Amino acid sequence: MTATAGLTAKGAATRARIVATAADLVLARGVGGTSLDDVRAGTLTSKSQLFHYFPGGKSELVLAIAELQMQRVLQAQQPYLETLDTWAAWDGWRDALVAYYGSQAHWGCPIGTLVSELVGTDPAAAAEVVGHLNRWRGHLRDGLSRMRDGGLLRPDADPERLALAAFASVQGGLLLAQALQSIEPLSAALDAALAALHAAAPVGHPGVAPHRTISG
Amino acid sequence: MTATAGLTAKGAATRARIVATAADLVLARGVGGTSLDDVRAGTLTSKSQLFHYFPGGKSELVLAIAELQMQRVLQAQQPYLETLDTWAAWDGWRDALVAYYGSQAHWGCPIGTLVSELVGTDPAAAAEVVGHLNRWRGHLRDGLSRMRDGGLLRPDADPERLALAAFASVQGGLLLAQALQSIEPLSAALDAALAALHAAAPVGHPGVAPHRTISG
DNA sequence: ACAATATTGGACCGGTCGGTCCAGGCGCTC
DNA sequence: GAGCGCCTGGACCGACCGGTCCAATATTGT
Repeated sequence: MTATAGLTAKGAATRARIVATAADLVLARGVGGTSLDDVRAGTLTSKSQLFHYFPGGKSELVLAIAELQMQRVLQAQQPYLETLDTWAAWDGWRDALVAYYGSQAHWGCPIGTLVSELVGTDPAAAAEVVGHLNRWRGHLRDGLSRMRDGGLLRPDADPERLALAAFASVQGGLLLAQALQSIEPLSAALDAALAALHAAAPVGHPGVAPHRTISG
Repeated sequence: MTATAGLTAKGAATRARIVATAADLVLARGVGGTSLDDVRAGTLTSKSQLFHYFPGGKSELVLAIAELQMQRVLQAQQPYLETLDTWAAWDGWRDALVAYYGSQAHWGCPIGTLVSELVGTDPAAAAEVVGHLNRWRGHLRDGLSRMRDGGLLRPDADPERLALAAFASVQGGLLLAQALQSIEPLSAALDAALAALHAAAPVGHPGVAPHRTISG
């Protein structure tokens, strides 16, 4: 579904190079802090190429960046994300996220920081990025739904609300990771999110004890 | 400690008016999306006044905005924030936060969104805003420390880490609130954060059951 | 080989941005 | 009431930014 129609292999490669480089720049300096000239310089291209591959201008480029980052982050959560219906899967998911973001030079969610910047300046683009966020969040909710149906969560547990909370921990953890320049906030936030999930397990059936939460 | 030296009452009022209006604009459109001309138009002032009251230019204005928003949000958490050493106080704190942000037209943490935008474009300003964040977070940690000393948390609980997680829930909840245009994410995130805190209580002494977490 | 199409380079433009400058108005003090 | 320092208005500037345009070059299909 990516806009790669009518592109030769060379063209597609150039387009990919532009998106990848621009993604790094935006991650480091934000959308507003990254000019098209910066992208041009960083990719050894010319202004016309930017508008050739992204006729919609900066907005379209930002959208492509969001799509790329979304692919990356979803990839990093495989195979746990699709099967978040056991406690073990959630543990694996947690570790995969910490490992992925811990391996990067910059922190801050490439998607989350985007929305807070686009809302109010580019609502159309923001809406599309929010769609990505919802897709991600949907995986969490679906897993929790299956856990509830399978008796791993109490019948009155609300998968939608629990997923919202867990996802908020991810986003907040990454925001603080960016602020404090450390992976620790994400790690702590995820541990707490899992502890909150365990608290929604049936009494006397609490799964594995989330001991990681309380002792650093 | 605010830079109000050598200001007439009239001057101080003008300065305050500028900061208040600029704060709203920045909250709605972000730092990059708010120009000094926007501020000028919104305050019925002139360019020279902006630089008269904020010789450091936009950076200094942003810092003043951050300070104002910090005062506001701390004020909204009174009196719970200073005495977060009982479960009741945490419940009150949760409700105060939801009430405060629910009453606003725009969501998104006025401080949190600032750092993600300033990191990478204005590191000096970002550092100062992070200082505000740490001050806020410190209150949570101090409360948890006292709870542990008082036996309300297990001796091996880590107040620093727990505070980090709870604060991440606040920030993440607000980020999602901004994205989804609803207060629900903040509410869900805070409930989960409290559930995680309860999970660090001594066994057989779990305080009040965090029933709000699982059923919406 | 040759035409159609994809790709590239870079000059150029209008608008906007943060920031400077100076001249005049206002209110306080002695 | 006269001087002095805070306050205000707005023209102005250089830099930068997103975006357009056109000409030139490579690549592909036949």
